[in-house]
Amino acid sequence: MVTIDKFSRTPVYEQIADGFCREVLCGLMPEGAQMPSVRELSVLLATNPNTVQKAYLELDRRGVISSAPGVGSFIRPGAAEAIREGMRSLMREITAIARELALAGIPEEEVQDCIRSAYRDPASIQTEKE
Amino acid sequence: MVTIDKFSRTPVYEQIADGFCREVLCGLMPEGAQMPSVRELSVLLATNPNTVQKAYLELDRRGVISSAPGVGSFIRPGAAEAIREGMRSLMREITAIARELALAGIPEEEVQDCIRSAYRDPASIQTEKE
DNA sequence: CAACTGTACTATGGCGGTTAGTACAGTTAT
DNA sequence: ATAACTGTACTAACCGCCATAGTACAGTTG
Repeated sequence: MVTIDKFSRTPVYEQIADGFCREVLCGLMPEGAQMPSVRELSVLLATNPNTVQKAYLELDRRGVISSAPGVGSFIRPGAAEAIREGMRSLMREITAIARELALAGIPEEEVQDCIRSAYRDPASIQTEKE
Repeated sequence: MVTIDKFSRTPVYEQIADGFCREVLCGLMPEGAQMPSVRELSVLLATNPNTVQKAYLELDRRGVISSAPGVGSFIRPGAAEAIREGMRSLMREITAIARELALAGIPEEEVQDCIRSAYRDPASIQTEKE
């Protein structure tokens, strides 16, 4: 299930969107699967319908879901591909941070180890990108 | 020189603090070097004295500078070491992002290449952690 | 028709960042 | 001592983003 960290600096609506992206990538939400309704999810997450709607809008913008009034919101065909494409920006982030670490004199091997450990144990639950 | 990206999501005062940390690591600001005065820097960066002061407070908190009324602010002995120590949090960031990429099915090799390229070309100027 | 769906809109409150202005205290040079 | 600098503290105001609340409308489904 998608969970919300009330104390995270990343907005709730982004946490929701990111959470569903993760579920799509895991196969928990296959193409064509129906999303919970805006109102329903807002109850489940103990948040506001508007916040959920904003999350869905974000997912739509990312090409992950498409919605229709009266019908519902569904995982788009090719959603996983679209998400993967969006992940490229994360690679740019990683590169930027690595440059900082390089400048700071942190040995490259240590940073590579971070990557290795992340890939060795990708299932572990983390606290979002702080 | 420290530069400000007005459109970045990272606060100006953090950009200033990060910028000086970078200069310390580069050797542009050696131990004992005097920082520009709060008012002077606020003019140079076309920002507010309060914002600069907040940046200096942050640098003090990080153990990078120490200030004295009437005298000025100076790079602390061991500043570079303190900065390097603080960099550990960036490694946690990298690990978290790498986990996302792992989950997304991005090949580990591609991410490792990001790190490698960052270390091969650490001098290139980037736009901060977006 | 009733019950659901997404969507739109306004209003409100809170928080953080920034700007603005003023003021005070300590140091340094003249 | 005076003037000109230094850091520091404080209040007030503004803005933008996020979240909440409530209402309303339109489309679909049973």
